[in-house]
Amino acid sequence: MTAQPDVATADADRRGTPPFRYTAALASDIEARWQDRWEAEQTFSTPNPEGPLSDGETLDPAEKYYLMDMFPYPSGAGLHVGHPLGFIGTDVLGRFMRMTGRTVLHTMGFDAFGLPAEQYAVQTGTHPRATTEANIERYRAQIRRLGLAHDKRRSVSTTDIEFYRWTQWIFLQIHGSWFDTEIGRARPIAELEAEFAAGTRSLPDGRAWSELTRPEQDRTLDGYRLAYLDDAPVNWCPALGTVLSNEEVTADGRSERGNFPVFRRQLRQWMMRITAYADRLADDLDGVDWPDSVKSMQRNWIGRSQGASVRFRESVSGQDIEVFTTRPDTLFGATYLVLAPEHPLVDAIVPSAWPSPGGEAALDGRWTGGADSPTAAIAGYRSVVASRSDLERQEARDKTGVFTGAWAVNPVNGEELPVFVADYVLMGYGTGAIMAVPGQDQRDWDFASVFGLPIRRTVQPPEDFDGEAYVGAGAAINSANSEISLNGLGVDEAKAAIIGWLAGRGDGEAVVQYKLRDWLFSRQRYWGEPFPVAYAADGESDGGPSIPRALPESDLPVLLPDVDEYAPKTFAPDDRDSAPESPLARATEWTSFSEDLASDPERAWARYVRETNTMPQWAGSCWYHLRYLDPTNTERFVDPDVERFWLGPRPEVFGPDDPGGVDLYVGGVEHAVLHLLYARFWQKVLFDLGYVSASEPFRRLFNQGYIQAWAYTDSRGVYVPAEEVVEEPGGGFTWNGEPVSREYGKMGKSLRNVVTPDEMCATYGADTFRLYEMSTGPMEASRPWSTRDVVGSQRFLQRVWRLMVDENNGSLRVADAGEPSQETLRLLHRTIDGVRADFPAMHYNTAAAKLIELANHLTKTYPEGGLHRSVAEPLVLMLSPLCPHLAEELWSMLGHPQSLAYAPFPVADEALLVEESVEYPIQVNGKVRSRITVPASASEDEVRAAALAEEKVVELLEGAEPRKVIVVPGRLVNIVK
RNA sequence: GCCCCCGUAGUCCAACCGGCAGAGACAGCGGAUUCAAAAUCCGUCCAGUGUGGGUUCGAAUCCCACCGGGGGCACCA
Repeated sequence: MTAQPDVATADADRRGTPPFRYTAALASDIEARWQDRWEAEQTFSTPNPEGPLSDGETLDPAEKYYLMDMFPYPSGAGLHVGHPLGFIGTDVLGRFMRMTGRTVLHTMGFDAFGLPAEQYAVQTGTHPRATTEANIERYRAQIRRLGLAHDKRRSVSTTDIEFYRWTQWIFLQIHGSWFDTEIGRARPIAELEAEFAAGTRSLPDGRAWSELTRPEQDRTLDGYRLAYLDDAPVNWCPALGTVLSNEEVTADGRSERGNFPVFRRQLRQWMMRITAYADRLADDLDGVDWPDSVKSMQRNWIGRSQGASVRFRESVSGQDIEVFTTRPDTLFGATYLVLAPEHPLVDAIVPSAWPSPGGEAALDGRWTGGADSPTAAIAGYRSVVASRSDLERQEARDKTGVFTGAWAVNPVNGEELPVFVADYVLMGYGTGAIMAVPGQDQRDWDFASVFGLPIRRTVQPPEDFDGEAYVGAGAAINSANSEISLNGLGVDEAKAAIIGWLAGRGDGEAVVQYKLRDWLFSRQRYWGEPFPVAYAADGESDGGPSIPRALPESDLPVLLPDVDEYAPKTFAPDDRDSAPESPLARATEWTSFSEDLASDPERAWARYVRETNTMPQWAGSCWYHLRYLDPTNTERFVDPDVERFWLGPRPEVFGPDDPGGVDLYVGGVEHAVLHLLYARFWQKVLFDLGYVSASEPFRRLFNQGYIQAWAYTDSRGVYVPAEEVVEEPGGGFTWNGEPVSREYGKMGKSLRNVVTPDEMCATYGADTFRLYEMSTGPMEASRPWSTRDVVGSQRFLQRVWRLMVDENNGSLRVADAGEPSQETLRLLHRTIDGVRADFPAMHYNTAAAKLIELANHLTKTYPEGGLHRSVAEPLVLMLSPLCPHLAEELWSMLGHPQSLAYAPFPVADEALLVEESVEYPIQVNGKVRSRITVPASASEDEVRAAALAEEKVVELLEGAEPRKVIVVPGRLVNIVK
């Protein structure tokens, strides 16, 4: 095969370049042909060990490699040059792995449910499916143009009916399970029901199972399920018309998408009991090969803290106030209690009148807020708190609060402590109540200062300590009663001692708290997976809240109905009292149906109404790594043997605690908490239920960097097209002669700095674009895009092409006879040795540099052509992961009819890596003063002798004996005078 | 405020376990080619590693402090 002259000649006529130069036109021609051929020959179809995707060959599990990118959301804007960075990186690795004998599974699907298509539907009436599928087609074309070696048979979209059918099925499994805290894993809910029925497990209220009515039984079981309905405080976003998960709300209380206000509201919503897995999600991070930053973000989000629960008895009402503290060792320093304003116990303990002045000192005006009664004070304070947004509450760190009029007894010393409400205590964490120890907690110190409360140190600060609250380590002081003394103990010892004492009296116990909340799993949207759930149309027989009934598997998939109006009802962004209304609720034909639900024999062929919420966008991405493995399976979401082959633990390679999972998962760090935490949770449920063998979805995670870009604004602050901006010789930038200012950030339409891979492929070809992206830095580094630098990669590929192909007639310039020089051979093998290490480490920038170095050497060595085949072929093979089309073309021209995709990657000849002689720099007192060249075989003593005999060294030593001579073999000699 | 990551030529980046600061690319400069230009090719200049200490025979690399940039968390008891 030779290059196609027609394209090249046309190019030559126009540009005056040789007809067979490696130009964008020639590259595009080569690339299109190889992309067609790979597709026609199914070059990158990866066999399964069995099933429909098997090719009948036996696969060696030791050689499998499952490589995955975080799949994209197919937006209407298409890809810009930043998006494919990770995709190309994984492709290079996959291609290298294939050439070293690995069976590589690599494909790409689409995370295709989501808001933009729905919002577009709201504006235009276009069905979200139409928009989504058009966008996916666009993405597929863009990705194909890059020459990525994907198994296209395995590509799935979360919106495919055959995909979301199994998303619904997994939901049913989660709904049909409960978490057995005794063994720390999920079990089928039927086993719990059987234990209740048999009496082997007692009900929380002590009644017998048979005494319960059917609705009572169902509600009891629902209280255990991993997917459950709850009237819980949720994040309600009126502007979006939907509720959001905690993870989707920013720290300043707004929606991550759209930045709208979010309000806390009590609403009945689907929840996932991810908190049951808090410990395993935290502990199992030790067993995965992930970046420390992501692990720490997840640990932080789970927020496990060890502490104690302590009960303080309220003096008048006799109510126990339970507080959570991580510092039970400071209990003797507690001088007041604080309840969150929303704490349910507040109303129970508030007396009708302020405590009589006879018994107490006259109440401080700061305590009462000037109110006549505690009830009025609390009502007043609550309304102030409620009127403040989360953001205001967060910004104003001044401590506010009010005395409840109640007093509670400290169990360690019988002291009566005043009980306050204050908004610095959050209802959502711990018990919503704290014991305040101003001496050891700065927040309590601040509050105590405002309200004139006593401060007592119970940990001895260092002598030079001049701060307020002391939170460091130290010996306990002022901490003793008639039964126990903590004085002199360190913090940890004191904690253990006091917890033991409290537990013995029944006043407290050790407790673990988590910041992690259950996952809010329903959204009031159209474009999402419908829940496979329905409710009795005529309500429950006991008149209680509706009981959700899982639909049988035979009802799956529950298809999204067509609707006239895609939008949920939205409201003014600050309309906190509005209530969600899902678009599916209006599809009355769809919502109402009759069925014989086996789960409820009393209601055969009753009328039901469907759940009208849909699942959040995260659902599909929780398990797509499983569907890639077995995308055509109609019986199961994944075949167990196929799953075990690709994802199963491999203790022989990764150690006895290997959880299994995808061998390498590459994506941006923005998914550190949301997607990765949810996917781990689903994986663990499926693992517990025995459907998968891997207890973690992603054994190794790698965060690629981002490609960012310069953007320019004119004097009015308006963005100007970045590609038209010119850099002035004296510094500064102008657009149409006007000075503009430069800023650095994301690539985006609004910043007018988007560069697309399509443009780059048209101007330079896909191989040049790939090489450029890979050579500008290591995979993990973020870096700026610079179109003008791309030409460097193209020049290199032109040199490689010119080394092997005559630019004037397209003929091969490679010599079959003769031998390359020793120098060339040594460089070749050094290059092989280097890139063999660089590719698997994803150091593509240094691999490219080594290949460029080799090509530059060869260009000088063979100015008239005649490059030896024994050098040309390894060079082509080494280049192929980065620039597969060009490499395939050259490989073919070199006489190989087969694709090089599975050709063996060159192996370095060790003998050629050893130099015959070594040049040693000689340092005197750490400064290089001279050099010697000795045979590589020289011993350390011989090197030392040669160094000391060197002319300049003798001169510098002036006859003195050196104090020390350090010889670093192969490196240098350092002489200390 | 706390935690994590990163600071090397004009720019993007190399430098393995502490051992000659430079592999590669862009830009710049000089040259070849050209009527000229573009394209291409050849050659070449450029920093002592953010700052200050310390350890060491020797520090970009290890330790401490500070400065700058990026990210995460944040009234979580």
